[in-house]
Order: sequence, then C-alpha cells, then structure tokens
Amino acid sequence: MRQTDRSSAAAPAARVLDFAVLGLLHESPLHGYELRKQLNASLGSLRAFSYGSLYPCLRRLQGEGLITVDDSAAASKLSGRSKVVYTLTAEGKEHFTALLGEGGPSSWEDDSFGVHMRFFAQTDAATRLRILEGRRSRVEEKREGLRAGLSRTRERLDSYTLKLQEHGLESVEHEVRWLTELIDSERSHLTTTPPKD
Amino acid sequence: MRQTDRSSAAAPAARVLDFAVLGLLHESPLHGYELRKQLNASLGSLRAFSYGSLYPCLRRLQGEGLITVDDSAAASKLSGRSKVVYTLTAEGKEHFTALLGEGGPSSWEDDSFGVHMRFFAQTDAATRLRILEGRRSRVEEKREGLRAGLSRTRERLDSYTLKLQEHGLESVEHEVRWLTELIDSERSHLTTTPPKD
DNA sequence: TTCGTCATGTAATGGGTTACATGATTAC
DNA sequence: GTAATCATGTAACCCATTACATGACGAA
Repeated sequence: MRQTDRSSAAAPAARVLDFAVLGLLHESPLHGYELRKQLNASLGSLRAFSYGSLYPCLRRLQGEGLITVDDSAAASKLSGRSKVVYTLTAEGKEHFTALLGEGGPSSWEDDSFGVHMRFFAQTDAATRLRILEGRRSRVEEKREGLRAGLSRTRERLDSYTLKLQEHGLESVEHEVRWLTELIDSERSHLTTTPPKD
Repeated sequence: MRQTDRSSAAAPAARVLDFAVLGLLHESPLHGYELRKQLNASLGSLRAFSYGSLYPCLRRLQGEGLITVDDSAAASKLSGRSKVVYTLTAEGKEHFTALLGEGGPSSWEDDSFGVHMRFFAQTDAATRLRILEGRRSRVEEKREGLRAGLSRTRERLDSYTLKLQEHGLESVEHEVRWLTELIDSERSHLTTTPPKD
C-alpha cells in the first residue's frame, strides 16, 4: 500500500495561496495588507492566511515575473503611506487564466475548490461544469468511503463515535446535493446558451 | 490587530495526534501499523495520518514516559512478525484522563473536537456537556462572522461566491443544530441521572 | 517466484503559523 | 498624546507529508 494512492500526478501542488493572490490581482491591483483582508474575507470560512505566508509569497511571485510592483501607485503620494501595490504582469495574467481553465484534479481538492469557485465568474460555463463535476466525484468518493466504513463498523462503535460519523456523512451528502444543484443550473445554462453548437 | 487574537493561552498545542494515540492505546495495546489503521478508520473523514508522523510521535511519547513497548507481546513469537506493541504507562493513563477531562478551548478547535468526541465514552456527562457547549459557542461565533460578512458584502459578490458563502453558512448552521441536539440529550441524561444531587 | 500486504522506519521538504520588530497615520 | 489600525516584513518553529529504504510473510 503506497500509503496514499492519489495517483502519481506530478503536478507541483499548485499552491492555493499563489492562485488566490493571482486571482485577486487579476481583478484589481492591491497592496499586501489589503490583499490579505480581501483574501480572508472572500475565502471566509474556508481559509485564513497570515502575513508570514503572504509576503514571502508576493516576493516569490514577483521573482517569477508573474506580478510587479505598481510604481505609479506607489509614487503618487496622495495618501503618503508607503504601500507596495502589486499588479499582474502579462505572464501573470496568462498563467492565472491557464490555471483557472485547467480544471484538473487540483481544483477539486478540499482546500482549493473554494478558491477556484471564488473566481468562477472569470471562466466559461464548460470549465465551471468540469470543475464542479470533478469536485462532485471527489466528494462522492468520500461519501462512499464513509458509508462503507460505517456499515462495516456500525455495531462496534459507541454512540458518540457513531453520531460523529453520521454527522460527517450528512455534511458530505449535503455538499453533494449542493453541487448537483449547481451543476444542473450550469447545464441548463449551457444548453440555453450553447457555446458552439 | 494582533493578527489572530485567540487569547494568549500558552497551552502547548496539545497535539492532536498525541491525544489520539494515547486514546487508542487507552482502549488496547497496539503496534504502529495497526494504530494507524484504527486511527484513520475511526477519525474517518476528519483526519488521516501517515507513518512519517506516527512513528516519530510514538518515539516521542515513549521518551516522555507516557507509553512503553509491550515486550511480552513482542517476545511471544506466536505470529513471528516483528511488531512493536505499545501500551500506556500509568503516567500515560493519567495524562490522557487529564487531557480528556480538561475540556478547555483546545478541545473545541476544528481539528481536535472530533478526536475528543471519539473518546467521549470514556468521560463523564458533565465534561461532555462542557466540551459540546464550548464547541457550539465556537461554531456560533463562526456563524456570526459569516453572517456579518455576508450581509456586509452580499451586493458586491458575484453569484458563485455568494453561493459558496451561503453553503458555508448552511454547513455551520447544520453543525450548530446537531450540537444542540447532542447537548439536549446530554442534559436530559444529567437530570434523569444526577451525579451528586 | 512474484505479488500484495504487513510492518517499521528515516531524510528531505513543504507550507504554514507565531511571535517579533518597526513605524506611519487616523481618530478620539 | 495615546490607542487603534494600517502597513511591511523576518526568523524561528511546527506539524505533517512525500518519497525512500528495508524486509518478512502468505497466497497465487
């Protein structure tokens, strides 16, 4: 047993924070502090990042040429504070769009799906559908795993563990229903407004 | 803004894995491989640990004198494989019971609440109640945060982000309801079988 | 004899937080 | 003038994963 057999996809983790930062900067230039606020507000319950990861991340992205410091914004000392305003470069834009359209397994993971969805408005219906369906499969797998485990061990579990597991299962089932609604609505979108039919 | 103001509780993190291992060994002696299976089975959807964290953890706990290698089990080569069977020491038992009964904020965190609940059968009703109520407050706080954020930004959000946030809110609300049920049932337990009244 | 599973471990790496250090600006 | 918030950053640490290395046992 290879410990976790999540296929041998060599994808380099596709850092969630990178993606999120790129996505926000794709909407408008921002400085670090504001970026973090937006980030934690819009990701809400899903995730919260600290400066200790944000600032190094910005530096890294800058090093990779995906973002630049917007000198014009920094220079105009209208409100004199020393802000470092970042903008997406052309490569940054390209990179982000690529990541967004990719819709591979990395966008289905628990921690990145929400972030991807946050930027759904910037994709096309087909990609959204692909991601939503991928996510649903993932969650359905999880559900099946839980169900199997539960029916296997139900008798041996004390009432608390049982309730815990059942609640977990319910949550997952709820997510599946939610995803299905989204998928249906997305599908009707597609058929009423066909992309190239 | 001190970044995250989770009070200045100096509690040394109360490592979840440690607690879980202690708890499982409190039920019966086990060797590493089996421990991991039990762990990932009973924590189910909540968490999954790898050997890379489990074995060092066992070593550490052993160093702290909380667990020992059960030589009798290792010596009896009935099924000759070289297993290293661990047992709780007296201090280990004490430590675990203390942690279990403590029911402080650390048992309300997302990642440790489930683990604590897994071992509820080994506590008293009062402690269970305390932990459940603590957890509920925590989740209610989260709910309020989400509601506030949502009502503040509802207009500015695109439909996808909105749906995402709303689903997050629903999940949290669902957990609150669930916890309330558990609390009520635990309360009636207490009143029908008073501990010292 | 080879494959799957049982079984134990280590080294490198990763992605993040905490706590700290610093200072400007705004509101009271 | 002082408290809160805005703003940027760094260094030390933490907890865990991944990938690797090793080997015994049972079944086909």
